[in-house]
Formats: sequence, C-alpha cells, structure tokens
Amino acid sequence: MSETLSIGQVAERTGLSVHTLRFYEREELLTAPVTRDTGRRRVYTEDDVEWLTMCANFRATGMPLPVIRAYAALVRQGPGNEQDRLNLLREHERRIAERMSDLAACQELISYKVRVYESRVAHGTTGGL
Amino acid sequence: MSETLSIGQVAERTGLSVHTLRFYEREELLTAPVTRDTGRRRVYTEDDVEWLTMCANFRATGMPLPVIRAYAALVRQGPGNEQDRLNLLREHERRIAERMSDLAACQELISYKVRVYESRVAHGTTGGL
DNA sequence: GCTTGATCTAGAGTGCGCTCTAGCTCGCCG
DNA sequence: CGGCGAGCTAGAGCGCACTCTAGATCAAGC
Repeated sequence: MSETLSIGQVAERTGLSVHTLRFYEREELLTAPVTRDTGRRRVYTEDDVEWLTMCANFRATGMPLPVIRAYAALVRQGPGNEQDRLNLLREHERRIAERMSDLAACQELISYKVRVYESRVAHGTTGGL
Repeated sequence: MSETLSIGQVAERTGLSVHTLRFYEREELLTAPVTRDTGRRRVYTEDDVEWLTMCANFRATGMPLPVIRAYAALVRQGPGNEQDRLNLLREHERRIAERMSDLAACQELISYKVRVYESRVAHGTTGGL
C-alpha cells in the first residue's frame, strides 16, 4: 500500500486544487500536520484525503472556513470532546435543512413563473415581468 | 393608494438595504427607469417592489447578477421574448434542483456522522475524525 | 431660521474563498 | 549533464456582491 501521496495526487482525489490544499493548510483546516519528504515536499496520507473530502463536503454545503477550522481543532485535540463535535455537526445539519427549505420555497415561486410563461408562449399572450 | 414609495420604504418591504437598491439600479437590474421627485429623490412603484422581491428570490437561490440583468433586459424590451424568459427561468430552475440534490447528498453524509458521534457520546467510546 | 433625518452622488472598502505569480528547488529521464 | 515537470514559499490579485464613507441637499417640524 502506498501510504504516501503527493499534493497533486491528493488534489486529483479530493477535487481540490493544489493551491487550495496549500491554502487550507495555511488556514489551519487540517487535523494533523502534513509531513514532508527529503525535498520539503508535502506527504499526505489516506486519512488526509478522507478529511479533505469531508472538508469539500462541508464547503459544498456552505460551512464557513472558520467553522471547519474549529472542527479540525477539536479533532486535533483528540478524544474527549465528542459532544462538541456533535453540536457543531448538528448545527450545520440544521443550517442545511434551513437552506433546503428556503430553496424549496423559491423553487416553487419560480416554477409558478415558469408555468405562467409556458401558458403565455402556448397561447401567444403577453404580460408583465 | 400611495403609488409612490421612497427608497427607505422599498428597502423595508423587500428586505434589501437602501445601499443595495441603489447598487442594483447602477447595475441595471431594474426593469424600468426609476423616476425622481422634485428633489431628485427616487420614486418607486408597487411594480418595482414586486420586481425587486423577485430579484431577492433569485439572489437567495444563487442567481448571479448578470443573469438577473439579462432577465431584466428582456422584460424591459417588452412582449415578444417570452420564450427567452422561459428558457432563462427553466435553466435557473434546473440549477436549483441540482443544488438541492447536492445538498441532500451532503446532508445524508453529515447525518451519518452525527449518528456516529451520537453513539460515541452515548457509549463513551472514541474514534477518529 | 435651524435642526434633524432621509436622501443624494461618486467612489472606496470589505469579506470570503480562493487563485495566481515569481522565482526558486528538486528528482528524474535521456 | 541538460531540461522538464512537479513542488516549494511569500505574497499579490481576483470575483462577487455588497457595504460604507464623505460631503452635499432637501423636506418637515420646532
């Protein structure tokens, strides 16, 4: 098993750019310090890939970097703060749900507009907005 | 009927700030030129409020300003381009649906994590990430 | 008349999350 | 040995959508 991955390989696997990977490291979003090889090149592990994939998920659902940083800090601290991590995840879960219901509401409004225009196009009628 | 509204009143009704209202006007997001009173103050109509409310909905669902600008331009042009407006709305509808399914997928992943931590907290066990 | 509060303009500043640049080093292939 | 491609750092730049500032003007109330 090749436990060691280059930044390029990690980029490919996680879908994050190498720029973003270095950026995330600077921003202290990682759960463990990235080791280096003889030439100071970063060496990643499968765990890093797993964590970074989760980060990508968090980002895709709108979690701000400071929150990810906080979560990462908890993980770095080690066992004992599971309740804190849970609270953080639940809070994010709540926000996703909120966001989805907002989206659903707007979606409905837009669907209505679409139907209006469909009927206008079908019947050759016109109207406002 | 007070057909005329000040920028402050419109801000209150639409939830957009007065800054944002002026900004949207500069950005050509409006469907009609805003008239002015004797003192060069903006005078809005109910139609403006309706349109701006729709803009707020568009923004809340992630429609970029250039797309809103394009839609506004179509409305300004008047009748005859209903098909174009419809295409634009449908495209946005599609993107909202896409976004919602992405969110749902991530939500599921996070719910799983939450369950993992719940059981850890409940049983006093520990683990990674 | 004077003050207060809303509005006006042009333009600068902000926050977020990247994204890119310049100039360097390193390991490898032929 | 030469050259390429990947990686390195520090730091600048960018895109988006606001958001705010300064300094002026105006309408209304005391």
